[in-house]
Amino acid sequence: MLEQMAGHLIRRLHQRSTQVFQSEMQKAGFDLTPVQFAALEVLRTNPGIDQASLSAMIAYDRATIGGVIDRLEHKGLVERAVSESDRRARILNLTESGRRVVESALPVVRMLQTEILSNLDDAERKQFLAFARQALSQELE
Amino acid sequence: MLEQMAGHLIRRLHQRSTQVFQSEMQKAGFDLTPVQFAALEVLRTNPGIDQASLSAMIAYDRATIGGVIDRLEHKGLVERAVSESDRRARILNLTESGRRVVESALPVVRMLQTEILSNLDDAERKQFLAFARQALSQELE
DNA sequence: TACATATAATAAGTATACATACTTTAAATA
DNA sequence: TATTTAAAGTATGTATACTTATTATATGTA
Repeated sequence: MLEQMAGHLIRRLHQRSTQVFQSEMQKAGFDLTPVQFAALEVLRTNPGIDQASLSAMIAYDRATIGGVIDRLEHKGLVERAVSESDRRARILNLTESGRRVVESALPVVRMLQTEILSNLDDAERKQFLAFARQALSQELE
Repeated sequence: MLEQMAGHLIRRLHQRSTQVFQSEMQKAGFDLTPVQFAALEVLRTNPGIDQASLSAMIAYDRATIGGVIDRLEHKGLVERAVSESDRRARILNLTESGRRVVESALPVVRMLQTEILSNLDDAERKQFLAFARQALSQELE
């Protein structure tokens, strides 16, 4: 019954995805959640953006990102500064440690993506991901 | 970059899934989260199970289910009683109100499943869900 | 039967996730 | 320029989600 429902299957996939992420990352010696990694990776390629831009880019709301950045700042991976041009905004940048961590984590994160869908072969996985992107075409725009 | 990653796409799908669920259910006049509905639906077809069995059936850990049942009990949809045969266990049953709510919510929940994947046509959606089940074959068994 | 082990549930702690309200600051406009 | 409106971030509250520890109760075994 539930097993037939898209919502249930998607939730189970998400659950598997985060479990694989956590266990593979821990195995590789990293203490990062999926959101924390996503934030660091976006800051690596977009240094100096503010929290609102970051949350738009990875599709989290502002309140959630505020907490994520709190924890990354506390770990010494991100620095937060009041914007000169807009004193409401907080400008974000990786610290040196933050840069080292994302750069070394990136290959591990790339690897673990196929592990999430390890029951699909290469062609099936590509097809599945193409369907996923199509399902999200509005959101990903 | 992130958009290429399975984990990111799956998270976005999950996000869309819960958003569609919340908005469609609210539109239909129901105040139920996806987990709460899943719990009620399993209790409808498996009355009298305990919390551990329920959490195994919908793949949540016991701690999470404890809180979910708290809220359903508070809404008057579920009753919790100490098991006669095992006094550690809590036997769960729908109340009359709980039964009415699941039964009337079920068609709405069925409908909204296709809305979650509305950018896929029927054949694509079937194929996508088949891949999802295959990806989860170990977990679902 | 006594003891070790295992299980059901709860408690406590961390981290998403989102809605709503509030404060501060910018931008638009009358 | 004064006022309205909007945007950035924080605070608060609710609901997952999971980990580890604790308590109560069963069960397996010496």
